[in-house]
Amino acid sequence: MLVTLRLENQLCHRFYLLSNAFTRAYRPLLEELDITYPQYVVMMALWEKDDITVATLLDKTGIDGGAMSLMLKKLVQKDYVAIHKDKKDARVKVIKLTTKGKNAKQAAIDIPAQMMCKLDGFSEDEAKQLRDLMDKLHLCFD
Amino acid sequence: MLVTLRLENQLCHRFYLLSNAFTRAYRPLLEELDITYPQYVVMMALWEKDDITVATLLDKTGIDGGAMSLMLKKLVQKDYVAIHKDKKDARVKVIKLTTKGKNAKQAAIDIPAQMMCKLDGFSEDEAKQLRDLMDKLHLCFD
DNA sequence: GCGACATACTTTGCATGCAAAATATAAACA
DNA sequence: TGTTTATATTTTGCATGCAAAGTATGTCGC
Repeated sequence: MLVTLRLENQLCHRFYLLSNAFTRAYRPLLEELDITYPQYVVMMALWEKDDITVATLLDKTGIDGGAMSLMLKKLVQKDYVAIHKDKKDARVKVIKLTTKGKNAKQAAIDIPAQMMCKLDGFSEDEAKQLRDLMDKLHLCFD
Repeated sequence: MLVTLRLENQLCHRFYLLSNAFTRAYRPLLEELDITYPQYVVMMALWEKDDITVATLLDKTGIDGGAMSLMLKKLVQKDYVAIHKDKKDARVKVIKLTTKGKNAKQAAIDIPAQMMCKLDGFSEDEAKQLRDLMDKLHLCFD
């Protein structure tokens, strides 16, 4: 199996390009909510289930711990979330959506469909193949 | 076609996770060269063909222009590249590999194979499917 | 109950990525 | 030629991502 140094042959560069492309593509869709793509990931995780610890949020989102600390502060400033201390364990912080944070889900509900529109020409079947392959690849990184 | 807000259903989040995972996985392989993953992308592009303009390099790598300016300065500091002014057009800068930069290719030649080793369990066939699907998806972002 | 070790988060320093503004220089055009 | 417009690259301000160090608090074992 030939493995060359050519950029064109590498999976990593494609991930690099597409990950950045998604972040840029989301920006206009998230402008109304005044949040960045990583912040949107945090909000999605919380819309699925809030009242969770920082550690759980890190686990679900795969976001860097240091970045999460800052992002949560900003989401508090924007009044999307509130940070509470766990009564049983003083080390633990629990993140909850505020009323504004919960309501924001309605404003965001159409975002996935809008993104799909941008991906015109990419079928649902292909998307599923891609998801499956990426999930398998992801298992290699542990 | 149902499109939900769940993190688990989104392609974008998988790209986010895998792109970051690759960057982390490359770090130890690039330690010897003392470069970051984006810098490695620049070097790969130059190993394929150097003596090219900044604009061409931006086009081949898909790296942000602002970041490229800083990265090239750092690669100059590391004595991997040299920046020359184009004689015909004073706006243009041409990037060339230094002797050290050219020689570094030999030290890097095994990196792709080492990365493939980390991806144990992911077949060449699956990698090709993934590349093809990603290339198709990339066409949606223009 | 105290000290060593483990956890949960936060902070820090460096390197991008993004968008927009700023520079410098060319090319086009009246 | 002087002016407008386009192009090439850099700079700037903000938001991560990464690794490592730091802080505070729990838990364990003797």
